[in-house]
Amino acid sequence: MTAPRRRDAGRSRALLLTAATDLFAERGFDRTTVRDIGERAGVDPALIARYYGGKAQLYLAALRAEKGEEPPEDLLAPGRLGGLLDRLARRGPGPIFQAAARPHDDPAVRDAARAQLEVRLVGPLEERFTRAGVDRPRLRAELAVAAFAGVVLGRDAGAFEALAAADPGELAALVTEMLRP
Amino acid sequence: MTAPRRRDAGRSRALLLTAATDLFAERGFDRTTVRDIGERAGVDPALIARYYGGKAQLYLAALRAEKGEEPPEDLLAPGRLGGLLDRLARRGPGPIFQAAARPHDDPAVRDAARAQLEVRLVGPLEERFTRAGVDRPRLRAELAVAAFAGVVLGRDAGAFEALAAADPGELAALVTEMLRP
DNA sequence: GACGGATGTCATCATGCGTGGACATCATCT
DNA sequence: AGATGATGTCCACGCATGATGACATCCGTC
Repeated sequence: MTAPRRRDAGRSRALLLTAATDLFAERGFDRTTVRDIGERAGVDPALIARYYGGKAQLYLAALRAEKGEEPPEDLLAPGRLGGLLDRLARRGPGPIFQAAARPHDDPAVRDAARAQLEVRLVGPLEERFTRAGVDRPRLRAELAVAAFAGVVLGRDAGAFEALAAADPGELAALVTEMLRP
Repeated sequence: MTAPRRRDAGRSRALLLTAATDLFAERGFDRTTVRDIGERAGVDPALIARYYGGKAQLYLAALRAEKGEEPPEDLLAPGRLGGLLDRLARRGPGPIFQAAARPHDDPAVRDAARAQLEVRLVGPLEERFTRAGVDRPRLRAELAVAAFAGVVLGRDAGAFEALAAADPGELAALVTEMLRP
């Protein structure tokens, strides 16, 4: 059997990636420092530059890694909204929703976040609306996703007391009702 | 007639305040620097500390100054949504909506923003819902405001192409339909 | 016109950030 | 065992930001 190597670049890379994923989801890109990431990962922050090329590229890697985590079912599929709300309440709003509300400085980062938003949320919803024969499916899909992002972010921001305290099931029902065209 | 005084503390204060109001509305608190404010105002940034006590307190002053600008009519009052969307498209999302999506570090700043959100948006809407006999008026009001904030911010963030390009009238109609319980 | 407070200007400090490089330590191969 | 590349540690730089205080300049008053 292979004894656990005390030095393992792959392991360090992975630790940095998961720590970064968590912190970016909780606090967003700007409010997360490479020193924070290193501390949570138990890895020297300088290795971020070495292994990923910098903070921005680590962010991109985290974004892509989250990709396959859940099949891109659309927001109005049964149960999807509740599950998403539940997960986001535990893990924080995540990079994608934050990107929906505030543009990034770095163009590469901004474009990547936009692409994720498209693939995971807007696209599927537009497809549903199109299938249902709804008028202006694209606009309605973007509108719904933006509104949902507002709910998710607002819930986390602490500015809405009742929203944060609401029962997840009831909230999911209300949001579904609101988003349905 | 009074010759324009070359040195006028009141004028400098006012210039700083309006410049800060604009910049905070456009970029938010974090991405606005005191040097930016000073440059736009044509006033030395050091005077921010002198006249307001610091950047955070200038932000508070800007928040309070915006207060009486519009009577707190609720979001679903006829014409209100369209007017608001129009104004926000020109001036940027403003500090209040940004605070709805992202909490501030400074507790004083955060509380002030929350108070504004309550007085100007959530409170009036809750009152309307209560009058209409809607179930869970508080929760529904917070939900609607959060969703609307998402739309406003998303429109400005550049992540939603169709949303940003949508005709204001049509958008207002769609949002009204979405927000109505 | 001289005084003193008000107002403006400038240099500088303290802090936190991302990044890079020098150096140390480990693991593997011969 | 020794050589060599991989991996980890640490320090320090450069930069941006908010804040502060010393100094200069203006203006109303006597």
